[in-house]
Amino acid sequence: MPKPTLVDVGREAGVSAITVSRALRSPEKVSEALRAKVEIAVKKLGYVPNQSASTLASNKSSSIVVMVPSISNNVFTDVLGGISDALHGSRFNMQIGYTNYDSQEEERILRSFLNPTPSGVIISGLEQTDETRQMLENAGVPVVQIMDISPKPIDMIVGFSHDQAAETATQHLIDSGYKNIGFIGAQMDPRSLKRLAGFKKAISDNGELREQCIAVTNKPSNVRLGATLLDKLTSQFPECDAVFCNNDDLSVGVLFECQRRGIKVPDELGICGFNDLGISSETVPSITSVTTPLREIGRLAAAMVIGEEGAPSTPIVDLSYTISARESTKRV
Amino acid sequence: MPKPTLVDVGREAGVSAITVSRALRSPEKVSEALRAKVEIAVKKLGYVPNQSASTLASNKSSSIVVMVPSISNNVFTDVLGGISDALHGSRFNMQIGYTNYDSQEEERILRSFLNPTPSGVIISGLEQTDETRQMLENAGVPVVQIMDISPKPIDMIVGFSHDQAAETATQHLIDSGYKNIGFIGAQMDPRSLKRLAGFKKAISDNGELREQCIAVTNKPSNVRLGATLLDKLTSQFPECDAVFCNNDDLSVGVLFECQRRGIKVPDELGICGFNDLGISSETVPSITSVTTPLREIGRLAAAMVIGEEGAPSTPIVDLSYTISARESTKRV
DNA sequence: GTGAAAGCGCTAACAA
DNA sequence: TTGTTAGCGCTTTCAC
Repeated sequence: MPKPTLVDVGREAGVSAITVSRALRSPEKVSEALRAKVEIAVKKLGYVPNQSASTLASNKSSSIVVMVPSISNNVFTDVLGGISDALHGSRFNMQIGYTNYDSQEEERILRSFLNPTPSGVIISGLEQTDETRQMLENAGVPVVQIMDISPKPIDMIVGFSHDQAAETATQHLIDSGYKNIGFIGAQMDPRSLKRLAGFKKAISDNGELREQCIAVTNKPSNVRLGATLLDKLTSQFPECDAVFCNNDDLSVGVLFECQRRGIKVPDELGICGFNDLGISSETVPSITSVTTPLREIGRLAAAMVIGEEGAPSTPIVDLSYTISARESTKRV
Repeated sequence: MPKPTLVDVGREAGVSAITVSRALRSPEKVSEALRAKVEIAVKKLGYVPNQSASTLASNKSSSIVVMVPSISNNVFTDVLGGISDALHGSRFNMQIGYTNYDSQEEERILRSFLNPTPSGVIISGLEQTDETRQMLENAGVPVVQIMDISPKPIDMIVGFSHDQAAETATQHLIDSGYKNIGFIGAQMDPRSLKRLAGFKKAISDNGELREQCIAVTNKPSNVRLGATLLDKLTSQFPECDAVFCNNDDLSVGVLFECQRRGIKVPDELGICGFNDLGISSETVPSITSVTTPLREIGRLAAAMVIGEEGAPSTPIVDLSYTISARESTKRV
């Protein structure tokens, strides 16, 4: 028995194929009676729409395009998990593009993903090229930027302020009694630079900012790099008594390096990480981190882009963050 | 200017549309001269094939379907990364299905992914339902099972032996002088059960296996669970002097719990993990683990499924594993 | 609110 | 080896 088509469903329901199509994708354009008949016929025949035919005829696909910098960074697997959750059971599927933190690559990939026109685009960060923004506007699809926040999104945006988060975290270190606070960062993408700016602001507001308190690299982040950067930091800034790390890989690496070198945490060195990826709360001592709503960002972005009920009514959603204060900054 | 179609390219090259189609997808069926002409015309017009039309006409898509148990488990993000690498630049794209460690769910998802017929299927493990195996055979697509090894794959297979890996790791603990070795496991899927079997074999071969040396749960693995299971293990098996952990989340969690309780690693307790996910080598002390070729499994599976040059010529590829011996099992 | 006709761009099957 | 013909299943457009 071949797969039933719209024509088969129409025959079963006593209507034409096009009416079935309408009943399925824009029920409000069809009378109540017909809708019911069609629904029964669909169930009876086990009809499943053919996406290719639909896409070919309309030049619109049912994909939600998701552009993220990296597959291996747990930050984005969390976000993707949230999107996946929200799309589950809907008629949309997700198509993922990995930009490797490169706007040009992002533009290239997106160009290829924009044909046929997807049902929506979720894209990380604010730093799209002019070309990319133009393509997105021309495509006329809903676009949700994620991870960051801005008063002037391309279309919609959901995220939080990295400057503020870093500033609050740094202030937490200051409030905990640390006097000489350093910054450790890897993969210095625009959001990382904002965290650095927030750090600098908090330090400047409470005294003098010295350049030697910053140790950063553009390499991808990992645990070992935390150790390496701590070495760098303590040699250029020996009086350092606390570090704010760009992310949790680094903060964990810093803690391990302290254990190796016999540096007492939190007494001799306070540590604060970023994103709170799950291990920070388990280490000994546990590490203070900035808890960010990664999964929720994904979920909301998906809801906004498909215009689901329950989606926020405003195009700008600032989800904020919380400081999870733990042992690594609890000076006695 | 509208997007060029096969007809446009054909006109430019002075041939028919179908010839262009053939020149593009099976060059060997077309004369050398024509192929060159077509190639020039394609470049000149910037022709890009329309996937939907192709899929609709042939009922075959250019997707490689990848079925994995979980999005959040780093084991699978590594594998996916390998597949993504291998597919990059080819004409194939990947379509990912998350089964949540459930064969019925796997069957359900796969059924929906098999229409239109994909170009290939990569599927985790050996434990497909009969229905699933049947569907896969009927579909007539190349199938590569991954993560495990078996003499009788559905079609092709690339992985390693979990029993042997666990047996070797346990033997390493025995050789390191540990006498009372326990097993800690979470997410006891079939591969985990094989690791447990390998553990039991090594223990039995060297003395007597006692049931109380095993502490497992079916909950998803995480760092905290390592601590919880260590508690369970040491209360039911107080003489325990080493643990083999199902995976690295748990082994890290065990180490942290030892630090909390003042248990000296490796002297009072030896620890060995599984998969070597990157943090094991960084902890203090560093943790011995079984290094498994996750990325390589992904790369090879993709190469095999698309029949790429450079793919192994045999349908069964055992990639093996290595024991990365570190401080956590180096008893003085 | 509903339907008929005309493709979307490609490939299978057959013909030359 | 190359071309012709006839759809794939759906949506668009336009008519009623």
